Parts: sequence; C-alpha cells; structure tokens
Amino acid sequence: MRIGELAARAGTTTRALRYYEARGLLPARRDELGHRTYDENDVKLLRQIRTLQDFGFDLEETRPFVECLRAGHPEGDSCPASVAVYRRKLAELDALIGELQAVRATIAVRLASTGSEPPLCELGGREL
Amino acid sequence: MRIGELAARAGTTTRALRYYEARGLLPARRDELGHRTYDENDVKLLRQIRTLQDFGFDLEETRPFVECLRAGHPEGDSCPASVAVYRRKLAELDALIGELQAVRATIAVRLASTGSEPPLCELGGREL
DNA sequence: GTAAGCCTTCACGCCGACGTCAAGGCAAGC
DNA sequence: GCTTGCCTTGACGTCGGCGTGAAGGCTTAC
Repeated sequence: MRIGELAARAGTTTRALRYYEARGLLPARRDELGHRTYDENDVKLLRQIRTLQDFGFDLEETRPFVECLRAGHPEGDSCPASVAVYRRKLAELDALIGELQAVRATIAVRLASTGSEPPLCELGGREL
Repeated sequence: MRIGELAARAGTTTRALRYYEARGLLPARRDELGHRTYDENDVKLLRQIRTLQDFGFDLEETRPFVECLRAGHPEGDSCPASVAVYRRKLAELDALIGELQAVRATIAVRLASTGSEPPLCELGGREL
C-alpha cells in the first residue's frame, strides 16, 4: 500500500510518516515511480509507534519497540531494550506524578486560605 | 536596582526579565541612561512569577497574580481572577494526574507480562 | 484536454520561554 | 587611553512533532 492508505489505516498523516522515515524510524520501500510502499507489517509497526506516542513516549523512545517488532518478535515489548524503556518510563511517571500531586496539594492549601468558597459542599479531597 | 541585580536576587536571568517586560508582565522604569530600574516591589512581583512558573503555570497564567499584587494586595492570590486560575489549575492537574496514573498502570501491566524480573523483591505497588 | 487525486521533494511556520550572539553606549578603575 | 563590566536593542537559534504551502510528476476519469 502507499503512504496515504497507511496513514489512514493508522489514524495519522502522510506528513507524520515522512517524518518517521526521515528519523529512520519507519523506512519505506519504493515502487518504480519513487512512491513509498508499505506492507501489513508496517501497519503493525506504525500502530506500535502511535500507541506509545499516546502514552507520552517521545519518538526516540519508541525505537526499541519498533526494532523489536522488526526483529520478528510478536510484541514490541519482548526485548530487553523495550523493557528498559518501560522501566525508565515508570520511574519518570512516578516522579512526575509525585511532583504534580505536591503542586496540587500546595495550590489546594493556598486556595483554601484565600477564603473563597469551594464550588459546593465537598472539598474535593484527593490523596496526599 | 538594575536588571542584573534583580535577576540575581530572584534567581533568574536578565533575558527573562526583558522577556517579561516585552510581554507586559513586568514593566520597568528607566533611569536617565535608559537603563531599566526596579524597586523592592518588583522583587516581590518577580518572585510570584517564578514561584508559579515552578508550579507549571505558564506566563499568562501568572498575570492575574502579578496584577493583584500590583493592585496593592499583600498576596497575589487574594483576587478573584487569581482564585479562578487556581481552580482551573487544580482541575487540569487532576485530569493530568489521572491520565498519567492510567498510563502508569497500563505500562506496569505490560511490563509484568514481559516476564522480566522486577528490580528486587517488591513490585512497587502504587495506587490505582 | 483537463481536472482530480494520488504522490514527490524542499523548506518555512508553529508553540513557549527564553539562550545566544552581535554591535554598540556609558562609567569606573588602572 | 584602555580594559572591564554593566547596560541597550535587535534578531536569529533551540526543542519536538509535525502543519502547511509551493512546485512539480504520474495516472485515471470524464
């Protein structure tokens, strides 16, 4: 299939696909006209990229997963490099969530001290 | 005081201060040489900006707080506009934290299903 | 023939919050 | 007089992940 069809099937754009190729993430074969050609496996690779992107992974972080799939593994996260990225991401998420909760708590305290009434009866008690 | 001293006292840079002025956030008086001049109150305004920035507020969101201080209130969050920003920020934080926790949970499950051993004995059980 | 609809390669635009030169002015110390 | 150190304005660079437009080529449908 060509770039437009692949983009449509993965819910993205041709521009994004060319960008991935430029980054070396999703190279394409070419037909005799110079048009990019993709197969079913590329759909799988692209879906992996998009899923991880939705999770907040940046492009470089998706690379190990894509290479894992391309190496023949049925899942992109079956390889050590992918697992390492998972672990790093979990640590990052924990740190980030912790910071955000701290900020949330601080703002909640400041908000309460302004003496302005809360929306209704509840105080919206969150953890931390 | 001049721009360099103010920057140093607030732990920021002259470039940032000129940027704030260009955005109309922290205008400066000028001396006879055309140099920017600031007073103690500007230190307070700038500290308010930096604090909120550290909390993840973007510049425009700090504006109500700064204007509140400039209006003579002892605290930047004593004004309705500031309180409104607090409320919006709390909602944003709750939404964001929720998404991040969902992603964290998903990744944790995927990681567990890779069969790779966790770092040590604990599974790092978080909420959700 | 020509318009539509794919595709190609540049290459600049965008967002936020500045960083980083460049070119110059003014004042103080040696 | 010359250097050092502060300041000025202006303008381009950064980062990520593309969006958007230009200028053109090929094929298919009318």
